[in-house]
Amino acid sequence: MTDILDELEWRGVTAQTTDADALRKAFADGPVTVYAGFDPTAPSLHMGNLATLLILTRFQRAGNKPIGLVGGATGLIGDPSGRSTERSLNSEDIVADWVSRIRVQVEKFLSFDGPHAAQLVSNLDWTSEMSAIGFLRDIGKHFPVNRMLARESVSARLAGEGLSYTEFSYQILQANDYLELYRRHGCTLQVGGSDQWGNITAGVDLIRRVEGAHTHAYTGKLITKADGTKFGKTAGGSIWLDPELTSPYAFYQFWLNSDDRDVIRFLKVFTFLERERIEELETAVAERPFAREAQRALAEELTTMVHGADEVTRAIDASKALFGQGSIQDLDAATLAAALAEVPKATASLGTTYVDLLAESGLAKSKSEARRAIKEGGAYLNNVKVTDEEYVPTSGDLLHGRFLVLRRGKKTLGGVEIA
RNA sequence: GGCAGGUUGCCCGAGUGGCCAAAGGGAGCGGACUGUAAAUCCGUCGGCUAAGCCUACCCAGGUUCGAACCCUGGACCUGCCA
Repeated sequence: MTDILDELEWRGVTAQTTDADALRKAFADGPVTVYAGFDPTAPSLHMGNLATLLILTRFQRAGNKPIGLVGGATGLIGDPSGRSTERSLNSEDIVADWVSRIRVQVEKFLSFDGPHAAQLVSNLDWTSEMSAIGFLRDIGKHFPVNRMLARESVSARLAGEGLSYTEFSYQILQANDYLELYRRHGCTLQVGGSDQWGNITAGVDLIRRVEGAHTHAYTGKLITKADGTKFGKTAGGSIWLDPELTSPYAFYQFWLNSDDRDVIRFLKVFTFLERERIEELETAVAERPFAREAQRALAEELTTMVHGADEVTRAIDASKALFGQGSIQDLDAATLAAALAEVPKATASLGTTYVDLLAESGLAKSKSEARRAIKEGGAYLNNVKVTDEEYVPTSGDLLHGRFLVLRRGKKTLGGVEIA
């Protein structure tokens, strides 16, 4: 088995670690218990979380014991890292709901069998029962305020609009999590995104002070895009793991549309494809970029990993159907219905204007925008350009008696089912 | 605490009584070109029952035939002095 740290290095995943030699030795000496935490700041994990989660998975595959921590407690407090403004607090009910949803997502990426079985914990378990006095005496005493102030996440905020005592305390809670996991499970490595470095090392420091033990920190690089825009977002918003928030089709399309300059890096970071295969794809990008083999592999691998093989087949079939060369009229009813299920859809009655359909399906934000789309020649009905702003689809336009395929521009598709 | 300046559309930023739904840039969107890529060029970019109407230039009042622009009060931000 190749060394996991070398592997991560080759994949371009590693941002920073504590003493690399000590860490390497720890891995050589046997299974390391490693944890990564995910705060419920939304109902679902996003692509940044996925990158971290995959690092944890890679550590497990390399023979170590992973712990997935869901931040039932820290999610109630709010991490100031990487944010210029104070978070607004979410209600306990909402956070509890998000915790349960995120648990399920984390679970999918870890194996709970065998000698390196994963565990799933919530920091609410030990944080909620902590008393204020206990917290201040047992934990707080080990945190020099000058050190806390010096951390990037805090100093950046102090230079700006400041932060509440609540968020200021966040690093203590996360440090305490690490300490708890060290005590309960012998956890000696914490993994996180590069913005978590300060919080992780706060834990390393705490464990050293309290237990006199040496533990490790590992952070993964922030994923960037060659065009400089933020990774993990599209015009429609963030890409989520939850299929309710980002359909498998949209998820597949997101990766399929990766820039040539990014696709190899993404393959390394987000897939388990082996080195030879990725190098093969790298050659493919260089020699026949138009074939987009790397993009296809990336989209297929990830959609399989996140949504399963069935969903991949559906996403690919839908993509082929909707983007295919053949006439859309030739698609059989089942394929068409399946394809449209993957795409934003509206239900309407016959007699609704095309403009209203575009707006209702969400392909245009307003009727004005819908009219503009027609004027600009970027609006299609069943893959035929619509030029009449007043057009009202008739029964003759219906596919299989009930469907209409709307398209905005080259690749934004929507469906209408006539009720 | 004193003095000066600022707050404009998704973001940056011009405008200082009518010609302002508001210059310019960025993002976004559409088109050409392509490979459902990038770059480039062109167009577009508040809403609507659409040659008209409505909403909009921090908030609330006021002056005026007419206000983003003038006046009064308020909120927030910035620089200088202390």
